[in-house]
Amino acid sequence: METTLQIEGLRKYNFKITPQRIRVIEFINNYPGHFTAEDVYKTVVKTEPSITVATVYNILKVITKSGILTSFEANGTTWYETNLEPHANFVCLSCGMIEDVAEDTSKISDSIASKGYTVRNVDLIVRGYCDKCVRSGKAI
Amino acid sequence: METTLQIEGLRKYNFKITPQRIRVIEFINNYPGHFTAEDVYKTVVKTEPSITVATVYNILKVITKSGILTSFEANGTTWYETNLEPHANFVCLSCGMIEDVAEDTSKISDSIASKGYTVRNVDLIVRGYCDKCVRSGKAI
DNA sequence: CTGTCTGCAAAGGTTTTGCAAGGTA
DNA sequence: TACCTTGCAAAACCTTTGCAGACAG
Repeated sequence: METTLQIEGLRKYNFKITPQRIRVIEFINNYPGHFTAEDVYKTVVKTEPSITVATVYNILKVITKSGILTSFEANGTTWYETNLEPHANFVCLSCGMIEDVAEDTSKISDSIASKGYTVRNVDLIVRGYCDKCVRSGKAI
Repeated sequence: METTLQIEGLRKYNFKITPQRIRVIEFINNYPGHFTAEDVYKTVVKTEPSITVATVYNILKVITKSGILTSFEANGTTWYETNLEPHANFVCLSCGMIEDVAEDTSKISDSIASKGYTVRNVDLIVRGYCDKCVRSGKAI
């Protein structure tokens, strides 16, 4: 992943490049799936011991605005991901697992924009039961 | 709205019919849009003064399972609604307003189910800026 | 009767706040 | 230098928990 490009993304909004922001962007570039603010904090604090959760929350907000990340809410918390392509997020109602599922949402986005809405992003959250929970009888 | 039918819905799961549950169902039947647990509590406590928020949370979970309501998360809280038809929920990034937008999600549901997922429900959450915020320059 | 539900009070988890000090551009 | 960002600590929210007593079926 191109850290430099992402840092440029911050500059567009006049967001300053701080060591903390760089550490968070590095975390993001190395993280494959869905993560929370706490996940970021736990990792970044190892190399940047003075960082606080408040700063992590701040940074995640800023870089989401810069278009580096996208976010959605599920299971009582905000999840971030780097997959900016239109897709669905499947959330297991039993174990809480979240995974990407291919599904083109661009038509939905266009359709809603054509009704006069200013659309910034489309979250398609599909809730149900994952294979593992279905097979172990945890799907109710 | 047919309160009696909804009460029957509870029985299917062997959920008991309590005065508190009836009051909450009555609230739901009179409420047109999207509401939170706190909205329910504030209203129901007027006619059922001993009810607590814990009970309201419990009841909302139970009746959502009974299929009377559907829910999704946005703006840091859980929103409930009685509109069980597939549709999108538009959330304004500036003022937080939430409104239904017609959009058929049943094909998405089928598409994801055909990939082997056990789908229970599809939340289509579209985030952007509402007319009012666009016109007043609050869309960033 | 029996298992479920409620009220209560406390705790848990997530996110935000205000302010002074520090750092970036 | 001027403004933005951070660290800190506390508070604000939202939701869940455990338990004893009450109640529906």
